[in-house]
Amino acid sequence: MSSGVEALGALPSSSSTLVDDVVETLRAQIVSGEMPPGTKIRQQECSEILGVSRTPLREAFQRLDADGWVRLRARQGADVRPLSVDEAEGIFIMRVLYETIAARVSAVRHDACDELAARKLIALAAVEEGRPGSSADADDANTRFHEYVYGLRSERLPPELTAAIRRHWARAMRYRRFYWSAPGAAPSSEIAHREIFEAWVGRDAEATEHAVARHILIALRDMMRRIDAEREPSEALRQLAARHAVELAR
Amino acid sequence: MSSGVEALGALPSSSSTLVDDVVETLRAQIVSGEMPPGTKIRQQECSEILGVSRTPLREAFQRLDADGWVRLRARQGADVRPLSVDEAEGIFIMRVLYETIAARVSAVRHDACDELAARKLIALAAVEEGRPGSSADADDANTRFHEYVYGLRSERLPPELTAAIRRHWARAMRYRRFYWSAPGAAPSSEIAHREIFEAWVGRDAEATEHAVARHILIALRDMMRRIDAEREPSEALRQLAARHAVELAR
DNA sequence: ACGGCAAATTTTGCATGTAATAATGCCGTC
DNA sequence: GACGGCATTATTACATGCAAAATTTGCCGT
Repeated sequence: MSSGVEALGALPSSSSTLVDDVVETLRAQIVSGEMPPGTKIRQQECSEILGVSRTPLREAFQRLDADGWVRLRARQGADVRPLSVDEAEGIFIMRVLYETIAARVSAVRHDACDELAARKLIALAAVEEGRPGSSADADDANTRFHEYVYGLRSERLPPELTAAIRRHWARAMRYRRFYWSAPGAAPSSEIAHREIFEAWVGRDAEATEHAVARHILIALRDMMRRIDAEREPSEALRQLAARHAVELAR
Repeated sequence: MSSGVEALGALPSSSSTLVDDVVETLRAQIVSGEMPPGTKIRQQECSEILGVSRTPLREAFQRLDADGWVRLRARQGADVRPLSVDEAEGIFIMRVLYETIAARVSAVRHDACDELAARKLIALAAVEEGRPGSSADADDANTRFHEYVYGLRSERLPPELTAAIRRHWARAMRYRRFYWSAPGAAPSSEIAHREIFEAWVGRDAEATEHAVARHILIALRDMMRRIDAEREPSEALRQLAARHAVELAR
């Protein structure tokens, strides 16, 4: 930039490179809904707001596109990736693949410390869920509960799997926020969480997997019902349900 | 570039943007082994060879890094991502997650056309496998066989899953090439392929899944034995084996 | 001969400039 | 009043320039 403005606190601490900062900033704004789906991102405008030149911004776009946050079309620039039922299905299917195996590993290997943390968080999540308004705290407790059940901090999983879980969890969050924002409240996950937790505490690998898959698939089903009640689940979804003994129809 | 040289055929048809071309070119060179693991990629040199400026090249780096082809370290540039046993484990674990569900869907839904194609390719792969030298043809037949068994062209799977399968297949290819290049030949996959094919033709979802998982896990086990016989499989690997009734020890 | 330090060189990271392409608005015609 | 073609504007894609950082080289002392 020529002079002045100095990023107005838009960027976090200059950790290592500007590209990383920009990626993190934009990702956070997209997840939070601050930049709604479909928003066109203009290089000049965006670079001025962030206080960086267009070069690192464009590099950030490539990464954000690869991770599914923005959509980059040749000669038409970038926009915040729009939501769609198809994408929702894809994301939730991937989540089942990732999170079932993570939960399975963790079910067999978790220690007393994890158990204590998860137990606290399941209660916290239940309390926060009941409260009106501030869904941010509820989401946070929810996320941290799953972190422990999946053992994401344990270093026991391949880094690529951990990264994929985090990425898709955040991507799914966007759908959560959007589809349950109004007018009816989101359906409660408390029972599903208890189901997962019981199996996990009992170190029952199969039951934990199934409970996790059930949780995710039911959440997707509810979302899809709300958006488009007619829509048929894809074959991949059906097979995933079959694999984990989940009844989609209900 | 100032003038002349004109990319010397290094870049493919200028499809849409230079970034895409560069990504594709470098990816191909990395997969093929033309750029060996660990190769340092200098911006100036590389941009001159490819006949582009450093700007689109650097954008390509971001994408290649996100997809696991190069490693980008702040202020230390890019290198071809080195091979490691840990990464191999991670990649093959992801492959099991992806390819089992794809094969399951395809097992239930494939048509006579797919069956014919797969039947031809399994024979071709077997023939090529026997031949010495030219492993490129063998790899090709192999790849196309799996394409049909997984129904990658059928549009029945979520695009993200299809992309992930292709990406990890190619990433695994790098390990194949490297670890079976010399001196002993790679172990035959013909029996494993037949096993998969039989279950798939019979539309047996469970058996197909298990056969695919077995195929991938055994390939990984053989590779790991060759590299480091002492190494213990990770818990994720063990759980995956348990899920699909695969005996890792043997 | 070897190790540590500093100058020189290379290389990266970021900013800016420029041509080409897509989007926008205007006007005339039907 | 709606529609299509043309000029204008806005925006992207790429090249180049430059300063900071990292790497290499050369030198000196031990």
